[in-house]
Amino acid sequence: MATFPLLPSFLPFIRPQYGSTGNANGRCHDLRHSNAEGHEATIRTLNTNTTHRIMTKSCTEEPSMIESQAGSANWTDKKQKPGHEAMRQDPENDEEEAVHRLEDAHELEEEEEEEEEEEEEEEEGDDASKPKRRGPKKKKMTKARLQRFKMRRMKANARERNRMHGLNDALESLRKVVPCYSKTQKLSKIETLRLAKNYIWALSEILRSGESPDLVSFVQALCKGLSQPTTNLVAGCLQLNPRTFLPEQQSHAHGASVASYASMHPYCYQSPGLPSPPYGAADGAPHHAFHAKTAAHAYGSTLLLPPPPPPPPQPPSALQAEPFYDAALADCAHSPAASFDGPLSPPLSVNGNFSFKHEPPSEFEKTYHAFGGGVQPYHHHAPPPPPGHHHHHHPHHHHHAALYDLPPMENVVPYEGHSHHERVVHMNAQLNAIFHDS
DNA sequence: TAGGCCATCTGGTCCT
DNA sequence: AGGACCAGATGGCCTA
Repeated sequence: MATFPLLPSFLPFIRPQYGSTGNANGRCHDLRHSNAEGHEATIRTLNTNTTHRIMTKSCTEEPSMIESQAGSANWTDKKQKPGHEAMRQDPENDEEEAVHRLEDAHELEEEEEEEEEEEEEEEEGDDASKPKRRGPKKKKMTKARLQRFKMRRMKANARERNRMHGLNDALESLRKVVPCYSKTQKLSKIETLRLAKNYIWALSEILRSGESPDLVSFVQALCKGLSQPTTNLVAGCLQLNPRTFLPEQQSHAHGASVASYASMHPYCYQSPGLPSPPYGAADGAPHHAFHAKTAAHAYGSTLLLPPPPPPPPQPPSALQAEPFYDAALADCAHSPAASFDGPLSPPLSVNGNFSFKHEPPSEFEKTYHAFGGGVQPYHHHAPPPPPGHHHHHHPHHHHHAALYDLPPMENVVPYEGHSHHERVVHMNAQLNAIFHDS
């Protein structure tokens, strides 16, 4: 059985190279978020929603309020901005608008202060003929009060929007550090969280045991609790037929190491009897098969980083496939040219702060261990690349090459002779060295 | 057309 | 008082 040198060296490799449109659930985020049509649609959505709600809700707002509140969805033209950023309201404009409206409201307030008092007096007079109402006096919604209320609501809405945008940004960051990241085929929020949880668990398990699991076990761990489409997606990322790592469909692949399995199954195939999965698998996404061939077959059992593939010709209607380099490397690159917000975690964030507190094994853990028969000692070296293989060091991705094409670690001390703590510290040091290789 | 996913609005609650 | 957080509601988009 081929062994695997160091699990983290293949983890980034499992990032996708597919080019199908839509996300794991069949949606196409980028079509929806990046093009002008989607932008317009979003604007329409927002305005329609807001207007509709205001029109239908039993609130005492005046028609002018309705207009103005619907208008508060003051989307500025963000067609220049790529991606879902285009959907967002410009914070500056938003604030500006809010301030402007606040000023207006303040003026209105001052103008109508007297009017308000008069109205209240009138109210008192009316009450004389009717039974007195108990409890807190319900303030009449004057124009000024209405305006203040509206302003508060608008500001709260803006804050809430920003808050959710921040949340989405964080989620996007998370997408980038879990397997299967693609700008064009995003995991849904819930699936991202699930996959991240599984990923963290799997990695911490690797750290804890100091062993590299076989690919099947690893994928199973990653896909625990994920939807079928996402499972297919992850399988596509890993050039696996989903059938081979579904617990109830265990097959010959059980126990194979990551490397050996990849060499055994250079092509992503689809069993004839298996319904074609909606997304991600070979039948539906030829990119996967292509990728599987180039990655696993051409590079054999070493799972070395293939050279950046030329951009495949795409029909105009199709979304551009997200090249592996663009998706995974450019965003995670240490290259200063890489554009991402803030320092992005390395593909594997190993900072020694993992909690190794062991709870009773969950179903998830049981499954993980159940299929972990083929784990390989952590310190094993990668087998040499196949004859004729030339490792390409792309100039722009020099730093990352080290992530995938690990040099033999001459100074690696076998883990058997170390305590768990020592192993963890040692592993962290190695990983840090790998990730910060320059 | 149903269901999944999403963005947004909204009112309530808690905290500073 | 104002902001953060939350959950419910709503309606659009997309795919099967």
